[in-house]
Amino acid sequence: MSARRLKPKITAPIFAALGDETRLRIVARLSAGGPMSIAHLTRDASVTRQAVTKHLHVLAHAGLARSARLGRESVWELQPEPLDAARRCLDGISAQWDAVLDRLKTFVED
Amino acid sequence: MSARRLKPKITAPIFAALGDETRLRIVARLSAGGPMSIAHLTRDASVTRQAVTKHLHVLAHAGLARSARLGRESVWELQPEPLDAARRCLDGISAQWDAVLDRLKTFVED
DNA sequence: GTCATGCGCAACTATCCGGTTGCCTTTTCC
DNA sequence: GGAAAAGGCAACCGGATAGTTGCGCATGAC
Repeated sequence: MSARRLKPKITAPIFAALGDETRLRIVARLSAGGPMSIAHLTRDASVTRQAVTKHLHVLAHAGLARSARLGRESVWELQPEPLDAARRCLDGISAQWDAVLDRLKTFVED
Repeated sequence: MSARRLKPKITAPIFAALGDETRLRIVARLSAGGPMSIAHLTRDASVTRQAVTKHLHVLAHAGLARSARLGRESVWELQPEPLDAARRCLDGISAQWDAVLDRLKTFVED
């Protein structure tokens, strides 16, 4: 099992996008409430609307979110594929680590 | 199902630690090869030993890795709990998002 | 004893990043 | 038509961060 299957170059930007507290809160709100506008996201966000906008663009650049203009507001929704990629990456790491622990254990018992 | 269960304040630093390509490579190597020294990690790391050391300390600060001095070398190993926390966070987001999609679908069909 | 290896510490640099303020355009509502 | 709401664009700031180089200290090999 090669570490190449984890594709760090692809998944690292996804983790980086999730690695900010404000941004992770936005992702959580979008996942819980469904698609919503920037103003609605800003309502209880503790930061400015422009900050929220920047975070949304970061998420979009990582493929995690997507926007559509609807009248005068822009509605943002989550994109599930990158989330799945991140999950697969973590699963791979855990699996490899478990395998290593097993090997070490049997080696010691040997 | 509340978004509070995702605990962004706790999990965001973990994602941030995984959000650097060099660091994610280190995690992948540790998970695939088991505990190893800094020099061994540096061998094919494309950056300096000091850079690797800094990254390891970042991982340690996020609870993802742990070191033990063994003679003149310091051996680093992965810590699985934060990885599991990150996985649970992603699972929660995906589950919430799926639930929202279901609600929207039945709403449209209604 | 001596030399190479492994590592930590400190200083320095360049860049990125999160957040703000200010201003302007578009759309809705009355 | 005019006020207000939603949002884009740009400039700016302070702090974090990824990386380097240089040096000194222990430990293991011979």
